[in-house]
Amino acid sequence: MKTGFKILPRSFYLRDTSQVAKDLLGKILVRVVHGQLLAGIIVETEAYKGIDDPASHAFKGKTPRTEVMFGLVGHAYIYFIYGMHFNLNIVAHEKKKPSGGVLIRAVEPIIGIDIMKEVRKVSSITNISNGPGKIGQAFFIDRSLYGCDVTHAGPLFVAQAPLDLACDHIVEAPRIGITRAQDKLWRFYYEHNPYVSRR
DNA sequence: CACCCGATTATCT
DNA sequence: GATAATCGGGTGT
Repeated sequence: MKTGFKILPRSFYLRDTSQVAKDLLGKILVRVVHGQLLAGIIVETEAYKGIDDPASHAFKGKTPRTEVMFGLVGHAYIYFIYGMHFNLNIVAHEKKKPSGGVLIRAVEPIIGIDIMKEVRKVSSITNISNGPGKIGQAFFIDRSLYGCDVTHAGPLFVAQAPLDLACDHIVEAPRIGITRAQDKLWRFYYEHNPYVSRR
């Protein structure tokens, strides 16, 4: 498949999970499904630091559910939550750490907007993917993508932005929806960005 | 705008 | 049996 995107290499994900979470802001999330191209700019992420982090699904060690979190970085960790939502993470951690991942919390839609509006049943572009469960629906994320390698062209990957968006100010805040380790400022998002969730 | 709550199921206790 | 890295619709201010 030829998409023209410059895909981020695996080495990008073999770094501190918080650093990767910050650096993923401004990058492009790309999904190819049903012969359609869907893409958006990542504008909000959260870092989950595996066995070092009580809020991480990997905190209590490897289970069938969290298996990919302990595998090679640059793969998708997808989980089903609240009986209805699929959330997307990308495995990322330092070489010396066994696990860790970045939750993709919000995306600014750029390609396939009409399709995503339709599947989401919304009219406002800012309501398409401003939340992890909404991304799951808009980007057709499901179990079939569990463990998907996002460092190669395929059904799901992450690419470098065509323009430098690094000038936007990044806010560091407590993570959303967790009960433990609420003191950690491991949620990252672009300040004043209308596509960020819970503003 | 704030708060409350139901939906719906995998996972763990 | 309880909880969960959520969302959307309802009610009240």
